[in-house]
Amino acid sequence: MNFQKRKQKILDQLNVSGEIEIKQLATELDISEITARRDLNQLALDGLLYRTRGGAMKVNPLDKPTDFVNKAAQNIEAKDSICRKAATQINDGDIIFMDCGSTVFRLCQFIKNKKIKVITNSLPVVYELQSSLVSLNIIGGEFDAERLAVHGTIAHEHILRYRAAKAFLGVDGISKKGLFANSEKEAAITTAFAQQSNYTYLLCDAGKIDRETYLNFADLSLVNAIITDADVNKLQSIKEQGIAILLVD
Amino acid sequence: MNFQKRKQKILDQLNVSGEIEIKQLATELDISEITARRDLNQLALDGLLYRTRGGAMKVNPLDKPTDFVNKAAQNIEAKDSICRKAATQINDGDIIFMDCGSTVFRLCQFIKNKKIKVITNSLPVVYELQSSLVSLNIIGGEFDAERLAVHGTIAHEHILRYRAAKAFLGVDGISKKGLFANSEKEAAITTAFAQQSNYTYLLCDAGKIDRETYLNFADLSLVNAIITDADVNKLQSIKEQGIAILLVD
DNA sequence: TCTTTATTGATTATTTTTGATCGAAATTAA
DNA sequence: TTAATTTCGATCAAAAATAATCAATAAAGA
Repeated sequence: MNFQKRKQKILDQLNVSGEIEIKQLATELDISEITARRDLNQLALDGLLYRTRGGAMKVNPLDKPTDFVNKAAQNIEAKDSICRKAATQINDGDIIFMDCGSTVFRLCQFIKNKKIKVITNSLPVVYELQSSLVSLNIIGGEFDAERLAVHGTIAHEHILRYRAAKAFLGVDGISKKGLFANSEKEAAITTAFAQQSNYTYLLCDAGKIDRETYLNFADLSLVNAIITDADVNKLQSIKEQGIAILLVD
Repeated sequence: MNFQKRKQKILDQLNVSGEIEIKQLATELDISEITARRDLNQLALDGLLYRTRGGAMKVNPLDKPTDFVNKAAQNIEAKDSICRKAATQINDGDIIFMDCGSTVFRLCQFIKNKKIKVITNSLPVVYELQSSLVSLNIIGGEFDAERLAVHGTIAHEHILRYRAAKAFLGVDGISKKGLFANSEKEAAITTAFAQQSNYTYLLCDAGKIDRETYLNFADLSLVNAIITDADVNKLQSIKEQGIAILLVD
């Protein structure tokens, strides 16, 4: 049992139980206490654990589960059919914006083989398209670890320097009163993308319709079309305001 | 049983069990221990495994095997010790630049638990630090799928809007004539990072010293310090130009 | 065929790792 | 507060792994 293997075991246990003791470590790995101590010290030097008297503790107590992926996992079928429809609106040569919504993310799989340019602030979108035919452009700025996307002033300014034919965006809610978001940062990005594109598509599954959350950040006129799987009756009030409705097949 | 066949067997076993021991290898393949050792050393040079005392381990058992990491895997031990040294130069509260070099990438593991801000144009760095204590800032612009990093005019402008205490950068070569790169895009980014930081560290393993590749893009004075595992004698001409030399422990 | 080159193994010296001991420092108990 | 206990780090010696050197063998080319 060499140092590298022990190091792994130590970090494994720390990840599970959060702490470790010298004596227990020495018995478990069948090494002397001084060696156990040396191991912990070395790992502490690299900042991989926090050395305590008689043992060690985990440094980073909580690892964020990428709740984005979880969120993205909800209602996949509906989202996929929305995105399939959205993909028909995209032609080779297009330059498009994609924001960091979970529905928009599902669009990636349908455009991988298109010769287009995608401008996005979403890290998952970048990963998904990184080795595809799509040419990528990343919005820079502060990275929001919770949303896995770039936000902030610099990001906003950065978007204003680009111009795209189409934007594919998500929101947290939509009603005849307009568009709703859960955060101001996200709302600012969505607005910027919409303003800088010639035609803006809103991708929203049935659950988003008539849902009015925290922030009413824009009028319906910000977008040109809505792609949705919702019942056409529920969309009447939106349609009346001159927004095109694209229903999934 | 020639080297090629042994190499295959070694890598096979590593893929299955994740580790291998010299003694076991020698018995199993009916070769002497020194030959087994030589095999492992050679494979480690190519970055195909991580040499440990008494055996070897799979390259990055914890990390995802992206193409990039494989490239980064060359000379891991040297790069890791360089980065361990580099990490000692970083304190909580620091704002630092990190570019898209493969050595710089290895720095991530040593700074995951530091409370710092990292500004980078490298996607692997973002990926690695995305769920750490580090606060991230992404340089925006055109995404270069080959280097998995952001480059171009916008990226360059974006960097100029930031200011950091320290920059940790890589190059393709360094000699008394200055710094060398394999592409103009990369050179521009490196230069920008260096100019916008108060103190610039160059991380370069021994192979980079006195290597003069395609583009001589900057004078040595662009950087303040070099962190390297190279022999001190080879660094004399660099030291004479007033660059600080930090040798690995 | 002979020569050259590369590979392998044996031997030895060096380096690294490990464990034991002991005094110092920190923690706990009185 | 002091005393007892535990943990710690420094030092040193033993053990293991390694690198360096050289000779033997195998392979390749002239």
